[in-house]
Amino acid sequence: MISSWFHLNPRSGVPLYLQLKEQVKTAVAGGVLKPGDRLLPVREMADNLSVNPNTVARAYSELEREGLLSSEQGRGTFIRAAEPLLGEEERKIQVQGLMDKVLVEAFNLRLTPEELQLLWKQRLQAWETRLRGAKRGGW
Amino acid sequence: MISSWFHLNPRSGVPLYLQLKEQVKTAVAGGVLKPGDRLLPVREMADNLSVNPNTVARAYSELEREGLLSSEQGRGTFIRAAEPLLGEEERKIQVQGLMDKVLVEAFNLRLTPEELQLLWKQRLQAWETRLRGAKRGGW
DNA sequence: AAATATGTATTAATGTATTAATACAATTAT
DNA sequence: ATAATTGTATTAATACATTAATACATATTT
Repeated sequence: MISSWFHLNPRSGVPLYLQLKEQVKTAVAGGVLKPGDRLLPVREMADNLSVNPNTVARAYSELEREGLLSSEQGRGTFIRAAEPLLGEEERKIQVQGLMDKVLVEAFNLRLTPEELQLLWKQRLQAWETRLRGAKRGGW
Repeated sequence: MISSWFHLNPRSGVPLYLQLKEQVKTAVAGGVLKPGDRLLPVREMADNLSVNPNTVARAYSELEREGLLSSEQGRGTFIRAAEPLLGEEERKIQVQGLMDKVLVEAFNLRLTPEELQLLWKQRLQAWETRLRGAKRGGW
């Protein structure tokens, strides 16, 4: 059962709906959840995670607004297969903004460009590996 | 006057103290502010930004806790020159975490590893260029 | 020594975010 | 058709974050 991979920590300081959002996003980005896959119904997921159904509903609806999920009343909630909502250029700008934040943090931590470059290479490779594994149904 | 580069937007949704923190961090990472440089006193900075002195004090003290600034009662607040608070390994782990968040977002935006790699290269180069400029007193 | 400049601490006012309780709407299954 | 399943909307309770008001402590300057 897919949902059992999610678990929330009510004392982490991070809002429950955000924890769920991030876990879904990570699962999709990592290929654990694939386009067309169905998520548990809000109530079932809520039971599963021991939270109020609205908390799950909020996570789902925000992810839908972001283009990751597609919810249909009466039918269920699914991983969206269609094209991203944002255009190519906007998406790149968004990612660049995130990268710049990483760079600011990294330079303030006194990492050198060389160290940074090495770390990046490693992380990117780790994800590529994971993605290849997921395509073969690794999980 | 250094502080005039900062300006806050009270209606942006982002807390004032966070806006200031980020701007200081960006200035330091970009070489605009260098170790030993003095920031405006809390009251003066507050006047300048039209916020309560406590708001500035909070930004300063959090940045001090993070190792970026050094505040001394009666003397002022300065860009810290000493070694980072965290050890090499911890700093790398922190940066890796940030990189992973970028990767999750990017893959969910359907960027390919190749596109990602290109963007990264561009952003890193942009920062390296800026840093070289700052060392020659470019601003 | 006194005055000034500066960072720090305490408390309170206010707004916002988070979560929950509950009812509603649409689709599907019987 | 009816019941069951599922997502959606509204409202409210609560907690937390943000900012401000004010007083205090330490260093520097005169």
